[in-house]
Amino acid sequence: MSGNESCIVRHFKHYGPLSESDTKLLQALEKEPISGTSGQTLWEEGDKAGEICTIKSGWAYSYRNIDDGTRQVLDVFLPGDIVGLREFAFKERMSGIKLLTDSVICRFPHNHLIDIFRDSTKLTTIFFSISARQQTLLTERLVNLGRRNAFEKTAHLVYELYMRLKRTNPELGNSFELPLSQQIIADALGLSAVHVSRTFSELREENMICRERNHVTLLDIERLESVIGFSKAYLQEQDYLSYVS
Amino acid sequence: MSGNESCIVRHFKHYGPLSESDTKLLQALEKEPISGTSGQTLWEEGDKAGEICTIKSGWAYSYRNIDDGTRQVLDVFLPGDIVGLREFAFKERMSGIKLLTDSVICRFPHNHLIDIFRDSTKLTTIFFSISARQQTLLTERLVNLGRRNAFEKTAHLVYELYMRLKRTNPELGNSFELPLSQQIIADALGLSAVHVSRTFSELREENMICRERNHVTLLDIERLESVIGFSKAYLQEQDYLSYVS
DNA sequence: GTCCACAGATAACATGGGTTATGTGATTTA
DNA sequence: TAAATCACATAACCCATGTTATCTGTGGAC
Repeated sequence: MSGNESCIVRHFKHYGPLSESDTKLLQALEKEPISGTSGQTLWEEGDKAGEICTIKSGWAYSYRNIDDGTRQVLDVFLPGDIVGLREFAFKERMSGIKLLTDSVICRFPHNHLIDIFRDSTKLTTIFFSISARQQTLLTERLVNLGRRNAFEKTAHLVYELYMRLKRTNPELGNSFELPLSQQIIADALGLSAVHVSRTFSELREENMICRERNHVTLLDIERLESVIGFSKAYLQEQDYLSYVS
Repeated sequence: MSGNESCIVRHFKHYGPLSESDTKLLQALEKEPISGTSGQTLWEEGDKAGEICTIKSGWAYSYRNIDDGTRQVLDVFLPGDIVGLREFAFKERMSGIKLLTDSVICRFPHNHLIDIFRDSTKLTTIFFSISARQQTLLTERLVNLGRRNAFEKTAHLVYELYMRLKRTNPELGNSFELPLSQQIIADALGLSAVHVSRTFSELREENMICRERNHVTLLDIERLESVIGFSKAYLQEQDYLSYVS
């Protein structure tokens, strides 16, 4: 397990070194991995909520269906991400989850999370940081939906995913697989699929982003950053673990 | 202190009964209250982040300034709310905070939060629930910005605030003080102030919401709920405290 | 290899909401 | 009391994005 380190452990180590016992506690998060196929529904809005999941491999997204037949995509989840944290306080799922690729998922009941709160201040602090970080991503998306036009929205979405991939894969170049259809991108950005198509054409004409099939290349990262008003602030993460241990 | 129960303790008791010692730990959150006046800036984007705040009394809002001179309002905070939780994982503030009314605020350093993680599984669970609940509110706003028109957006904002007030003030009628200018509402909904004005005119014509000065009256709550596709799901909160204690 | 389903591109047209401008009443300042 | 400021209402005009429709290319099923 040490050579082929678990995805969740790698994710947590991003926040600082872990002790033997913390690593063991954490590895319990990845017991009984189950695999799913692209398009599969993990759960739907209104289902009973009693567990969180870690994504060992693959991509997924969460969404809310709207009465008028449209839907809003709320998050896109990448390998190593934790899914379902925000329903910790609720009895029902507030949003559905579907897989974007074939994936491996590990389920973990809320009660075990509380056991971790009791047993490890360090892991608790990290879980709390992860929840805070998810909030920060959501507020960033709020800005995206509220105050940017289609061009900026689309650039931002691609760039956000790029940065998140790079966080766990520092060696990532300027090009990656993006298993999102234009319809899903539209549902994430509050746009129509037609306009997303127009916008990607424009991004290519401007030599900023080239998307073909499920593969994107960032052609001019500096200009991307200036278009979306990127600030490096939300990379400045805190390190409390020295205080904790 | 027991007759005039602290706001934060009342907020936490919403999640279940607290022991003597937990109540004491919690009351430390409201030491050294400082008062501020309407319009005052508590902190700005980029300031050093090292504490959370509880709002003992008054209203506030958080916002991000956008390069083009506009801004996005991210949250509106009510008495009893906790502010700044999402920067727990970061060194800098991701958004500014301003007071909407004269208020009383209590500051609480992040280190103390970690002390609570170590000392009380119950309070930790509640803090985690609050963070999760804040995430849920954010996703609800994401839906609002992404997939609703101006009429629905405005109805939703007013209704959300109404429900949140009612959560801590169950006796609240169908009318309350709303210290938000149309400009701030516009910045929260991704609209222009002019269109917010148009929309409130429409809401009044439809006999759904009447807003005059800083006072709103909900004229037809049922129709409001149907317009925004309200589901009671996000009131179905979980109760883990029996498991914890 | 043929057929089918689906993702995507593009075009023509419609519209919700932005922008700019002007007016009004309420509140504050002098 | 006069002047200045502010929050809001309303109207005219415009544009970004939605809607509907058609066409193309690709990959899967058989």
